[in-house]
Amino acid sequence: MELDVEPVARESTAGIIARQLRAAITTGSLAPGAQLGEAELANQFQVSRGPLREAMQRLVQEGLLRSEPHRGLFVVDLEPEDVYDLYAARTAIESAAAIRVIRADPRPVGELWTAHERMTSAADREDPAAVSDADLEFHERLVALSGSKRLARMMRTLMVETRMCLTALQRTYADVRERVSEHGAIIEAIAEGDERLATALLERHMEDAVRRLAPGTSLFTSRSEG
Amino acid sequence: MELDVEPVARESTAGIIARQLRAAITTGSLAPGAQLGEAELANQFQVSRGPLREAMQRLVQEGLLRSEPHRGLFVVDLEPEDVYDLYAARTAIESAAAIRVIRADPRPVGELWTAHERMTSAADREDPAAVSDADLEFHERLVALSGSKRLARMMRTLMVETRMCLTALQRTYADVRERVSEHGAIIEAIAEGDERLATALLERHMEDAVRRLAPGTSLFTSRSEG
DNA sequence: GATCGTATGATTGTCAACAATCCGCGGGTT
DNA sequence: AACCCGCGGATTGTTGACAATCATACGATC
Repeated sequence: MELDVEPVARESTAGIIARQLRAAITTGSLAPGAQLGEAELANQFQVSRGPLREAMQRLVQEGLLRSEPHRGLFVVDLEPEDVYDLYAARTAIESAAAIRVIRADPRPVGELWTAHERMTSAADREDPAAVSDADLEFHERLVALSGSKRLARMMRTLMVETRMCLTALQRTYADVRERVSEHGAIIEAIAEGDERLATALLERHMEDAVRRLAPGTSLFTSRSEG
Repeated sequence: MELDVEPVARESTAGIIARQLRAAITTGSLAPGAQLGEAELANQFQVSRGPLREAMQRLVQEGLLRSEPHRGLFVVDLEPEDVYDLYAARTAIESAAAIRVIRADPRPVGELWTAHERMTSAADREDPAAVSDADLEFHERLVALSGSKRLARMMRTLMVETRMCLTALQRTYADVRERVSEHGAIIEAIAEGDERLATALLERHMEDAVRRLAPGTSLFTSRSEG
């Protein structure tokens, strides 16, 4: 009697609320710098302040919320400095993921191409929002395919912050065609097992993104300049 | 009137408790798989269950605790699979950190040599515990020097897990001299600005660590074998 | 008029009691 | 003997109330 079922009731209330808070931050309905009033939010979620506070502590740990004791919890606002820190962190995670994908046997590049096609078709439809979604979906998929729990967990937080950047700066960044082709090149490098090329392309891809978001600042600027 | 002071009372109760819990897990006084009884712990910390639960949620988010709703919170137990996932994640973070250190101007390698000397002297004294401490201290310092908030936050969690591995497997791993020289080579590569070499050495260093901890398993094994 | 002090309202932090769920044990049945 | 059922204790989840702290507005003083 070997049922392949997954445990029921596997998520705590704090986990559910945390997920929704994360979503609210992603969409921008909780804007950067905004304070999270406990009473109000508790009412919206229809729970008391206890579970809500537990959920918020999770986001504090993630770095999505900033705690000012006896004052309140606030959505972090991303300084220019954070933008490239964020993309540097993504470079670290995604490069490592790419390497793991390359070294897997067989290489699961199929799903990458699938995500890529979604992005291409969104670009053809000239649907900027869908392009951005497919874009991020691709990067998330890459990390998921690495099979690493830890990389995946870190990536989830970084994705929220990335979306924060995009909505905060009101840019579903431009140059659609360029980004599509960059993704394609990355997948090809992965498919061919060229670790050096894949990581180099990823790094360039990130630098381009930073340039598009915050002109002038670059990834890997020395701290003495920044 | 420009005082360079830091805000007072900057840490919440949940943060303090979380830090102590992390320490307890690090030292092994909270062993892998152990359940965290809320009543008992609350008594030890002399707080009520509320703040304690908030602190525990932080560790859940970190992946240091596993939540089974209505049953309790448990310290994660690291499966063999987790050991190399952990070291793969560390490779990702530390390689990225090394690159950032290399690209900084000036390259802050002094602190790395300092940490390295501490490890050397501990090795000369033949003090295994001190060697392990200095070892991890070196890796933590490397990431700190990268100047990346996000890499640093991720690293903190990974360090706790690393110590869990060491104490769980009762190994302050052997081959002291080899590890010391590996660190030295890494610092030299960083000092000379050789990114390829530095990351390659770091990766080999991690693979050696995994081999020492869990013989047979290797970093970057394909999922079809594992 | 500016600054300091104070009162007041609102919000966060903490707690202890209540509700819900789980675990273990004993009794009963087949 | 094996299994099911249900009860009691223990633990977790949730709640509302209370204490402490913070922000704001108002008035007093120099």
